[in-house]
Amino acid sequence: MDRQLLKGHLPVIILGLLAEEPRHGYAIAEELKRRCSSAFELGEGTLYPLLYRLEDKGQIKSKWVRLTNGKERRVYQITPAGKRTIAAHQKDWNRLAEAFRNILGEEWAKA
Amino acid sequence: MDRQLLKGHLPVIILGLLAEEPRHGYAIAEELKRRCSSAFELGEGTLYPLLYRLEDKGQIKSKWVRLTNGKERRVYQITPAGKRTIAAHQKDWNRLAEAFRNILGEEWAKA
DNA sequence: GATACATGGTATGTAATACAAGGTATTGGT
DNA sequence: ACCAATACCTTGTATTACATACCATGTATC
Repeated sequence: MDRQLLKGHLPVIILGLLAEEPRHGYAIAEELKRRCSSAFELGEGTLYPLLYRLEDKGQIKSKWVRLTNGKERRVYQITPAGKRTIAAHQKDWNRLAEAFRNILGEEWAKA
Repeated sequence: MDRQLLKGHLPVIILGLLAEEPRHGYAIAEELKRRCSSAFELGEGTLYPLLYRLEDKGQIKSKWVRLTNGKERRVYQITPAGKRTIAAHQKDWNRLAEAFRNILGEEWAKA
């Protein structure tokens, strides 16, 4: 699909995954592949910068977690601000959908 | 609303308006204001470059039309490729919506 | 000893939109 | 006759998100 369409929507997909439970980067990528591969997949070079941006904006926070085997990985979790962002996005989505219905007709975006 | 969300969707809004009937730039702007102002408005500096891009890609074509008063204005109309783009976008939109439902739950994006 | 997976990172480019400004021509009000 | 508003088109620069491609490291597996 046209990647341009993802702009602005992609962060919310990530936030949605983190709203379910805290996850580290690789787990996010895997989960995305499992659940959305038909729509899109993300390279690491897309995912990590995205996570940094989200953290910069305070919508997620991360901490390094030491595993039993001594390895570390970075686990992200959503913040209240992140949850508000999801809600706001939902509103925007509906406004967009309404604009499309206005212009392309009622039949549009039924399924 | 977050303008990032419009990326990739905006051209389709324009194409939709031109699918109704050929229009010149200003008329497009007016119609948009009338029908979508709650969602967004476009400055001319956003609209015209958008039209140029669409024409470059062959999704619309334009011609100068001389009015009775001797003035000229540029009228755009959609091409078959443009119509195909609308249809493709519709598919992408539904895929996106499905991804959100997958992740944010069935309740999402109902209206 | 090669290959794959798990996990995190950076650097650079591209393309869509935002914003700001400028320009001409007509119309209408005072 | 003048000013303001509206109709209409154009250009240039900045922002920003995402794509692409690449690197590093360790561990399991064949």
